[in-house]
Amino acid sequence: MSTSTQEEAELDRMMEEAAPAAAAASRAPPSSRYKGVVPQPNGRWGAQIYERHARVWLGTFPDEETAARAYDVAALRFRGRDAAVNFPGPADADELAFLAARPKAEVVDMLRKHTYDDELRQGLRSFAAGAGGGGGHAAAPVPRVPLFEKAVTPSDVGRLNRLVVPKVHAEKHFPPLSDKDDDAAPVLLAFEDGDGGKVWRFRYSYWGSSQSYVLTRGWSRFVREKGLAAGDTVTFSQAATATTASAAGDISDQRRMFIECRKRKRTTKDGGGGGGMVVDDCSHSGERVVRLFGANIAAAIGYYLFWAQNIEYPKHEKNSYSCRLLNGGLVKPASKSAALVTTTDERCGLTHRHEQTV
DNA sequence: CTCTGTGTTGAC
DNA sequence: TCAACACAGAGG
Repeated sequence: MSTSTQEEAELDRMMEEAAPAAAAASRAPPSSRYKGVVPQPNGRWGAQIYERHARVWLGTFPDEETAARAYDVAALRFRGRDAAVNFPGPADADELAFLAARPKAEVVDMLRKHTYDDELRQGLRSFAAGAGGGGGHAAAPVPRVPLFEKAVTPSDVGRLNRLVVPKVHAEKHFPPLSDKDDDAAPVLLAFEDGDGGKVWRFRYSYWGSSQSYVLTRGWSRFVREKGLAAGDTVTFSQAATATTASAAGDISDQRRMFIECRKRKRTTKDGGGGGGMVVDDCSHSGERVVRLFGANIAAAIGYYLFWAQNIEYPKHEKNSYSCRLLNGGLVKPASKSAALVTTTDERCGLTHRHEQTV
C-alpha cells in the first residue's frame, strides 16, 4: 500500500463523514429506508399507509423492521397480493385469506395493538380445524357460558380509563398475572363483541397501589363507543367449547372471550334530549346483527362505518355509509368527526336531527 | 408525566 | 401518494 493512496482514502473518508456527522449531531432521527415507516421523536418507529387521500395510522414499533412488517401486512390487506411491500417474498395464500376475511379496520387494530402475529396463528389454526365444507366465516353463534358481570361504577366510566375487575372474578377467569409485569410484555386480552363481531382489546394488569385488577388500555374507547354510563352492566362470557383444542396440544389456547354491555333499566321519564331512547338496529343481512343503545353508540358506529369503508352493508345501502335503525332512524357520517343521527318518534311523528360529535 | 398519532404541508 | 415536522391531547 502506498502512503499517498492511504492519505487520499483518509481524506475522502473525512470529507464524506463531515456532512453526515453534522446531521447525526441533531437529534432528528433519520428517515427510514422502509416504505410506510416514519421516525418517532423518541427513537421508535411509526407505520402508516395511505388510502383515498387519508392516512391510516398503523401504530408505533420499537424498530424499523417491525414497523415495515406492519406496513406490509396493511398493504396486503388494502391493496392485495401485488402490493409493493418492504419484504418481498412468495405471498402466503393462507395469510392472504386470513386478511381478506376480516375488515380493514380490524387488521389495523391488530397491528396497532401488536397482536397480529398471535391472531394470525390462532386464525389459521381454527381455519384448519374447521376445514372441509368451508362456508362462511364468523357469524355462527358460538355457545358460551357467562363468567361474571359487573355494574360499572362512576369511576369505571370516568376519566381513569380503567375498569376494576372484582378480584375473585379476575383470579378465577382471567389469565394469571406475574406480579411484576411492569417490564414484561403487557397482557392483552381480546374480547369479541357479543353482537357485532368486533374485537375489543384491553390491557389487563394489577395495580399494586389500589390492590386491584384492572382493564386499562382500550377501555375508555369501549366506554365511549358503547355510551356506557354508571349503573350499566358489562358481562363477560367465554366460548363453551374450546375449538377442538388439546387435540393439537396447544398450550396457549385461550378460549374465546366475549364482552357485552347492558344499559341500566331506565324509568319512563327521560333526562331530556331523548338521551334515554333505546334503539335496536338489526341488520339481518344474513349474519351480522348490530345493536345500538342510543345516539352516542349510533354516532360512534356511523363514524366507524365511515372510517372502515369496507364493511359490508345490506345491498340497498351499498353506496351510502349509513346505518339504518329499527325505529326508522338513520345514522350517517357528517364529517370525519361527527355523525348525523336522524330519528323519528313514532308517537308524535316528530323527526329529530342531531349531529353527534365522536 | 410520557409519547402516540393527528394536523398539516410540500415533495414526488 | 407519500414522508417531515410540530405538538395537542390520549393514555398510564
